[in-house]
Amino acid sequence: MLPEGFFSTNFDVSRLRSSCATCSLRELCLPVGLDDREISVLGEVVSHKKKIPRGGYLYRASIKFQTLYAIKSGFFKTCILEEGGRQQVTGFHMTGELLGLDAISSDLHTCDAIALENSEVCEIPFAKLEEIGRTIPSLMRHFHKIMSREIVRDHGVMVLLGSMKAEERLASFLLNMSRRFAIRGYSETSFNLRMTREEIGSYLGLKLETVSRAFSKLQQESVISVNNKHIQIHDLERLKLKMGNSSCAT
Amino acid sequence: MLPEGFFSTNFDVSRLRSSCATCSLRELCLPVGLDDREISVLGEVVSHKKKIPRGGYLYRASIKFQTLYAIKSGFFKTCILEEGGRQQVTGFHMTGELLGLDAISSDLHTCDAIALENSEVCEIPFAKLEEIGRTIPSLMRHFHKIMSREIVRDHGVMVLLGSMKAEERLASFLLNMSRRFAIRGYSETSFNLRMTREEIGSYLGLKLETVSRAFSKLQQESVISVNNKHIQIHDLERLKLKMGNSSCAT
DNA sequence: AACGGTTTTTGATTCAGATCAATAAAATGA
DNA sequence: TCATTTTATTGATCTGAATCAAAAACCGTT
Repeated sequence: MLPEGFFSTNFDVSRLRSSCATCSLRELCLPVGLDDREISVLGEVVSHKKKIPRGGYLYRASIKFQTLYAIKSGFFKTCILEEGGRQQVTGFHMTGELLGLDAISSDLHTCDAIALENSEVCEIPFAKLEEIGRTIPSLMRHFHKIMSREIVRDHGVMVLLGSMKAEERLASFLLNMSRRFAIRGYSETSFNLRMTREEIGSYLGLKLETVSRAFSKLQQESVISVNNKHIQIHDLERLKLKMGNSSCAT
Repeated sequence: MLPEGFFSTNFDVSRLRSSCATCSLRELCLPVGLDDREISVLGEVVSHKKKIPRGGYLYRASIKFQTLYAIKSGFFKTCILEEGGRQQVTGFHMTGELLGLDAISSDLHTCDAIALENSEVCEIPFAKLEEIGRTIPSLMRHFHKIMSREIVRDHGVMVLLGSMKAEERLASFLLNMSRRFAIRGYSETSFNLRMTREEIGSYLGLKLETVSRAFSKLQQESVISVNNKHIQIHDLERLKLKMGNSSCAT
C-alpha cells in the first residue's frame, strides 16, 4: 500500500497509485513538478526508512532534532507532556504527513511522537533538505507551504478549543478524519479510529466520558453509528451542521 | 523608538539600540550574522514601510498574500472570523514579530490582522525573501526557525485552551506578556495591556466576565494590581505557581 | 465639562462538562 | 483458552464558567 496525499493538500490521488521505488519520494515531488534529475537528487536524501511498532516512540520531547519524518504508512499522535503532569495531544498524523516541524525552532523536539499502529516513516535530514531546497526552488516553496499549513491547522484547533461545545468539537473531529481518509482513497463514511476516547478527549480539550457521551448522542440521533473504534457516518450533512451552530435545533 | 527583538528569540537587546537606516533590517540580520553586502541585498527587499492607525486592518482574511509584515512598532491582534459569527483571537503581536506566515499555505490570508495601537510595519515581499534565502542560507534557516517557533507557540496555546482553568490561563497570559515586554527592554512587572477584556477572553477561550473576575481574584490575593488596562505584577513567582497547578493551595 | 458609547466590574442564576462511581466490553498476553 | 488489564459506556452529582443583568468607570468628542 502506497502512502498517499504526501506533502500535499489537494491533488489527484489516483496519479499516485503508480509504483514508487524510493519511498514516499514521488509523492513528495509530484505536486511540485520536479524533473527526473531533481527527483534523483532528492532520492539520495530521503532514503532511510524506519519502522515504528504500535506504541513505539518516533521521537521524544527534548531530544536533538536532525531529521523530519514523512509518514509512509501508519498513524501517529504527537503530544506534549508538561511538568506537573498536564498532557495534551497536539495532533493525529496519517500517511503522507510530515512530523517534526516544531523542532526546527530550537533544534530540540518539543513533543513526543507515538505510533498508534505499526508504522513506517522516511527520514528526511533537515540540513540536507535546506541544502537541496536552495537548488530546487519549487521544493523549498512547497516546504514553506507545508509549514504554513501546519500553522493554519493549529489555528483551526484553537478555534475549536476556544469556542466550540463538546458536540461541535467531536463533529469537527470526525469530519476532519473523514476528509483525511477520503483524500487517501478510503471511505469517508466508514473508518476505524486508531486512538482511544481519552486521546480524542485530550486533543479536543474534553474528558473521555464527555467524548463517549457525545458519541452516544450522535448515534441516538442516527447521524453516526459507533461500534467501539469503528465509525460509520450516516449523514455527513447533518454532521456538518452540528459543527457549525450549536444553538440551532436538532 | 527602535523595534526590538526582531526576528529572534533571545539575544542581547542592548545591541539593538544603535540607529538603523533600513527599517527593522538590522534586527532581521543581526542574529543571523550577515555581512554588510548581504544586508544591503536584503535592504532592497525590506524597504517599504506602512503605517496602520489604531483599529486599522493590516490585512484581511481571504485577500491575496504577497508580503509578510515585520512589526516595526505597535501592537496587533490576529483573529479568525468563522462563518456563523464564531470569532477567535489567534494571537497578539508586538514589535519585532512577523505577521502573515499562515497565508503562505494557500496564498490567501487566513485571518485578519488589526492594529491595537498606531503601528508601523515593514513589508517583506515573500517571493523576494525566498529568492534571497537561496543565496543567504543562514537567512533561510532563520526564517524556518521563525515559522517553527510559531508552530510551537500555537501548541502552547492548545495546551492552555485544552487543559487549563480560567485563572491558570490568565496567569499564563500575563506571564507571556511580561516576558515579551522584558525582551523588548520594558518593565516585566508593570505594563499596559493594549487589548480589551473581550479580546483577552477570546484568545484564552473565556468570556470577558470570567477574565474580569480572574483579574479581580489575582488582585485580591495581591499577586497583581489592576487599574483598567494597567497591570502591575507584585509577585512573579506566585503568578508562575498559579499557572502551573490549579489544585495546589493558594 | 458634558455627552454618548464603550468597556469593566460585580452579583445572581443556570448549565455544560468534570468528577466520582460502577459496570460492561474489548484487547492483550500467558 | 482464560485471566488480567485496558478501554468504553452510562448514571449521579458537583462545579467552574457561561449567561443574564445592572451599575460603574473610562474614553473620545464636541
